[in-house]
Amino acid sequence: MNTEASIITALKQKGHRLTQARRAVIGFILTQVKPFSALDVHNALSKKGVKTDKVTVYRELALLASEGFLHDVQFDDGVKRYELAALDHHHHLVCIKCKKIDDIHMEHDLDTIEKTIRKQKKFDVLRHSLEFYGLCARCTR
Amino acid sequence: MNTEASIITALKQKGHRLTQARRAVIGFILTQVKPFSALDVHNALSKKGVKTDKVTVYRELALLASEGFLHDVQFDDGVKRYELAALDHHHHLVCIKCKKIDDIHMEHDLDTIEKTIRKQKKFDVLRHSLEFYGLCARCTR
DNA sequence: CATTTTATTGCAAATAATTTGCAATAAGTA
DNA sequence: TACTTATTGCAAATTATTTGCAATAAAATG
Repeated sequence: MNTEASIITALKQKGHRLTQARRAVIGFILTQVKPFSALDVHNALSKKGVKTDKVTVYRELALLASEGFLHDVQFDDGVKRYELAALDHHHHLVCIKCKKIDDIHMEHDLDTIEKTIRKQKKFDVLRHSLEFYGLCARCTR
Repeated sequence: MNTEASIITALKQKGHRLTQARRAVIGFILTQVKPFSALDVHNALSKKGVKTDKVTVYRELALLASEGFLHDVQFDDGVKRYELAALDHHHHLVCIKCKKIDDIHMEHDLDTIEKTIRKQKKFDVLRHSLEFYGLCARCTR
């Protein structure tokens, strides 16, 4: 499990510095359990009174992703989103109406499928993305 | 199975006209078995000597999708792509190196999963997207 | 603690994909 | 053939994201 301290330590070992913006971004993302975009982060920080440029947030998230603390998540709106890498591997239920995101776990099924793909297709699966789009319980009513 | 004629007939019944651009786009997409973007289509038409504006292609694909002849496909590069709706339902193997797209079929597994989601989460799954990212046989070597 | 090094920031500007406004055009109809 | 209006093309606007670069501020060094 990643803490603010452990992430900062890891970054420092790679020669990265602990800046105001970086601390703010790391602090924020650690509270998130749902995917977020750079603009989401920037808005959240703005509301908290933390002033940083959008560009800084974009760069910060890219760094955190490249260092393995964040994973990419892509829904069908073309916006780049991230999610804490420390979260359990899971997939998403995306409500097309209220945009709410729920998670769903199902390691087993996909592991089996990936093995099949490796064998039958000689395709080396490194990761996958699986999203279900539909209506959440509330929006169905 | 959709033919150029059947699509055109269906569109006409909705009050849409058969234009040069429309015929060209429909003709092209019917030959495609892999996902394509608006710019892909525009390039292909340009090479064939069919002159149309990119905007026209964007609008045409949006129309064809809204009329159900195309489905959205989203990879993790943020580009909007489409695929013939008439193709068998399948998923994609995306080589992160050479960008080649291969298909994989596995209705059964996901049907089961969707049923579970409906029951356990009360989430009405309308569609899903599943992509595997990795290295294709050629790029592994 | 002052000084130096350089990672990082912020701003402006560039990209890139896509969308929108609108007048000109052309497909289908009377 | 004339008319109605869906469609086109061009310019311009949008949106998300990236890049260049000089100014700034962490961290290291003396």
